[in-house]
Amino acid sequence: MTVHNAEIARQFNLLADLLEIEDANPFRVRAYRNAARIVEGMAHSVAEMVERGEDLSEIYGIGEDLARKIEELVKTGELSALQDEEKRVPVQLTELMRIDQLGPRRVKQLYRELGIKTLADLSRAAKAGKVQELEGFGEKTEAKILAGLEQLTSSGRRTKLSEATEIAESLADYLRGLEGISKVTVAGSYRRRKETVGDLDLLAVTEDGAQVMNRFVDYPEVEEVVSKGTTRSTVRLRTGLQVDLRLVPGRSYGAALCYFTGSKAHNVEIRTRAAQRGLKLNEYGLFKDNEYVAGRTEKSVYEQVGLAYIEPELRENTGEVEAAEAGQLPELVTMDDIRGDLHAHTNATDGHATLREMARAAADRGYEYLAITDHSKRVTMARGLDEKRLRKQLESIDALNDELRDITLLKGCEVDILEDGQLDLPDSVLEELDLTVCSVHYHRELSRKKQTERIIRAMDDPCFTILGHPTGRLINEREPYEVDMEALMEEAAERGCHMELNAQPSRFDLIDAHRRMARDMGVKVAICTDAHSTDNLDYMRFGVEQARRGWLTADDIINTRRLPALRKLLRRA
DNA sequence: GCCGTTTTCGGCCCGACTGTTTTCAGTCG
Repeated sequence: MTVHNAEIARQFNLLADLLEIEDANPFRVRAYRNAARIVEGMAHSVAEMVERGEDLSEIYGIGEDLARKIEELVKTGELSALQDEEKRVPVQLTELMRIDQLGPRRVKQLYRELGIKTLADLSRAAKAGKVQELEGFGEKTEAKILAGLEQLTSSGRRTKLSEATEIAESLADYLRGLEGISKVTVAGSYRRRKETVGDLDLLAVTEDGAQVMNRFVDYPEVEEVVSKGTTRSTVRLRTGLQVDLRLVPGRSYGAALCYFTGSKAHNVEIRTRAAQRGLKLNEYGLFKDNEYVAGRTEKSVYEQVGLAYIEPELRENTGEVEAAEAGQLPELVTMDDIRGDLHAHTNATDGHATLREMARAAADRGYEYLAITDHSKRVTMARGLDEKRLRKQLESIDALNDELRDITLLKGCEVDILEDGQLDLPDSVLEELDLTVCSVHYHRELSRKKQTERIIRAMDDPCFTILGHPTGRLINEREPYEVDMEALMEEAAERGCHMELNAQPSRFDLIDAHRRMARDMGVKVAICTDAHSTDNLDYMRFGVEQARRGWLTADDIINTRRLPALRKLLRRA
């Protein structure tokens, strides 16, 4: 049995919750949460590191004690510190903390004084008016708790980046249209381009806070005003998404942008650096003895603490601060670097547009090439192509390439990787293609070992070019299948195979933790939209953003190459 | 519980808003 990084993180976070309710040293709590975040973000399996006898305490943020606890968890599947804590504090109480307005202190008080353990207990007590009688609580708090209970059961899940983008852009446009406001930016995890966002943090410059806040809460999509002040307000939109608007004067804009972009761990790191230099950093600026030093731009803030500017996508405290100090930040890939798309479908299978429409749409986006990669026959739901139909499509592509001057269509296929690792079409036809995107669609349930062997076997086929959506996860819907990604990377590097970073907003796969791994292991990445319509080609933007989160440069991405150079990379040695 | 140009003890980021408070605790980001 393998204990996954996510499981280690879950248990540490749970322990942190329980310790908080117990009123433990807040810095100790932070250490657990910090460790959970570190482990979750690691590309390598911590369990395997333990098996190899590596010293986990060498990881920054994990000391002797936590290293021992991880070891215990990996070897026994259990964490005795957590079990001890569960004897002292009912574990259900951590559920209560998910409710807005309820933190560790109030949860503890509810438990001690009213015996409330579960959401159901809480609902009953609040409806009976028992909660407002407690010291420190009141009528309004009780009402908010009831509203929070309602909210928790109705939504609860994080919003996908693509959905958040539509909502955020309309709202930002609305605010930009208001009088007396300038520079509206959506900060937070949205600006870091995390795959999902919990809420939206908007930041704007204004001299007339009261007026702007009045208009903000008037935004037609606002369902509820959670709080309202002259510098900060919070609303909940009809979609359930919570939005914070923070107003600052112009000279504080950069400092506030740093602060509200986060991540929290990154901020702590930057503020600590500031403190070491005798400076104080808050959302209003960088100060020396209460004297304003910098803050109008983010760049000025980073400069004053001795760092190069750090792109928002990197601000996760996973080494970017050290890299900025050493002048070794990567030059991240941009949309301008992208010269084509290598994974797209047509109406020959489950796409909506014709070959010609897809070609036209790609040319309109300034691309040099577009690979047509319809499904292979095993994917019957999509009416996958057999050998005969694929050959027919290849003829159409030849004809279209003869006709079109401004774009080249590449011949491809999204080939299903069968259960035994064979490719779904014979090499005799695959050899005629420029590339294949080989993907797992069925038998996701195989063991980690078998799944890994299956995919490596597929890579043995000389016609295998790119591994499509390498983990098969769907955000908020489906977990990744079990696979040893490190082994896959190693084999891919050896064979000259590439990894897809699928830009579909539900996929973003390679997932976050594996992108830097690809780079570190010398595997090139193809950012592909997996477009099923002409509009879908615009997902490229999201794919590039996700690549940036993985520290990837133009050189790490194959579809930044001109066509001749790309062709060389597509050919297996 | 972690960490070290404050170096094995004693720090650990900082401020806004709300509600129940007579001066502040709790929560959130």
